[in-house]
Amino acid sequence: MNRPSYRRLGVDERRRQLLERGAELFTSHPYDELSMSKIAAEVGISKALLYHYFPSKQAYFEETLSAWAEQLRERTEPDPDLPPIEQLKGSLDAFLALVEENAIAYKNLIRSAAGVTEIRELIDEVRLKTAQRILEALYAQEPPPKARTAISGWLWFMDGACLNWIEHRDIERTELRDLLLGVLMGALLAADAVPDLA
Amino acid sequence: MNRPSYRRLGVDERRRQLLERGAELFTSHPYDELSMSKIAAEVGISKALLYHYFPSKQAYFEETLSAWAEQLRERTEPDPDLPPIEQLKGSLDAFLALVEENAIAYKNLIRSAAGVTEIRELIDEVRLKTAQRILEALYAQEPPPKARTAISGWLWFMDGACLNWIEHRDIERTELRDLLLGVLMGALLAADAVPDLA
DNA sequence: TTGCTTGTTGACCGTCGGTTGATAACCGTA
DNA sequence: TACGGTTATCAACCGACGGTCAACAAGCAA
Repeated sequence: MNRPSYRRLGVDERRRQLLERGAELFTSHPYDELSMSKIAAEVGISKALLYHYFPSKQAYFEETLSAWAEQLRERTEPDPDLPPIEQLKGSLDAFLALVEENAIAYKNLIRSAAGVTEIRELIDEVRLKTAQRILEALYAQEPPPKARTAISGWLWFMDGACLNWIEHRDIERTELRDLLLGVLMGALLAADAVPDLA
Repeated sequence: MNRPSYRRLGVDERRRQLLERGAELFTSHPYDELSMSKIAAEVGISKALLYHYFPSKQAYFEETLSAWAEQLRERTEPDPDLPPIEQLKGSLDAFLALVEENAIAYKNLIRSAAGVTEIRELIDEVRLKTAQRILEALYAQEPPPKARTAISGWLWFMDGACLNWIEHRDIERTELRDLLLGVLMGALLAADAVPDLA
């Protein structure tokens, strides 16, 4: 008689669909311009169902981007057999490639997603871990305050430069990579904290 | 008979009060944690009156900070009689002093910046103008792309380093200033774009 | 056909930024 | 002292947000 008024999917299938569509939407629109209602409408379900599968908008966002984060972690993992400088160079290349591939997503991420406390903490954590990775590679012991400040600033430099790069697209990726490397060295030099690299 | 249920102030007086209290509130709390209702309650008026004096929350916020912005502009205005390097040094000193004096406000500003569109645009504009000012001082013509990217990144570096500085407070202001100067030079060097300064 | 499981929904809540028409405080005047 | 006009002020409202909940119905097993 009556056709069903909605299609009933298995939990796994629905979940997969929501993560997939969510990734598409969240990477192509700023976080705060996407309401849960809009997402639900876009997918063709009710908002309540979204909240049945994810406890909050933030959590949904996080899960949605977890695949992306995993890729970031993997691809920027340095080759331990190489000398420190080369490790850094490789990681930077990988990072910039990822940014270039996902320019819009990166832009939206930096520009808007960080405003949500939990997400910002996530990004801060990535930055902090990256800083630690670099500092550990460069120093045996506790790094001096100026070096720590310099590295912290440099990571911000990276985001700023990447945004500018994406915006204008008038320099090569390798140029940007060398710029970033050079600035890092310059920063450590200016911090009177150039470690032994040779 | 009946005591008046509210006090009626002159436009100028009320306006001054709202700007004053607004400045206090906006510099001591993150932007998105302050609702217009809360502000109104805090001041002891209705929300509608707030909107009678200011067209929007953003505009209110901006006007509230305009005195601060004016101070920033004035105090960082370089002395044109000095050589470029000294101009920059002076501006940096002034900027860092201002940040140190208003550490909490600065922190709130930068932190809310990521997520709140209005603030982000405000800061982006300041960044852009500052970058232009620096580039104009350094180059006669249109700056090369790499230099532009480097400057843009450096401004982000500054914010990141300032936040780290405020957070830890374990280096001197002059040290940070020299670090920033050194990094700027390093960045321009890495961008193959060191201008004539001597 | 019935009944059970559970995926799914419409209606609701409090709060947000923002709007509007009525109200009442204050001042000039008589 | 009373009154009338100006306008500073407010209560009530709006649509949209993130989030919640009891109830419905799709699909399978009997």
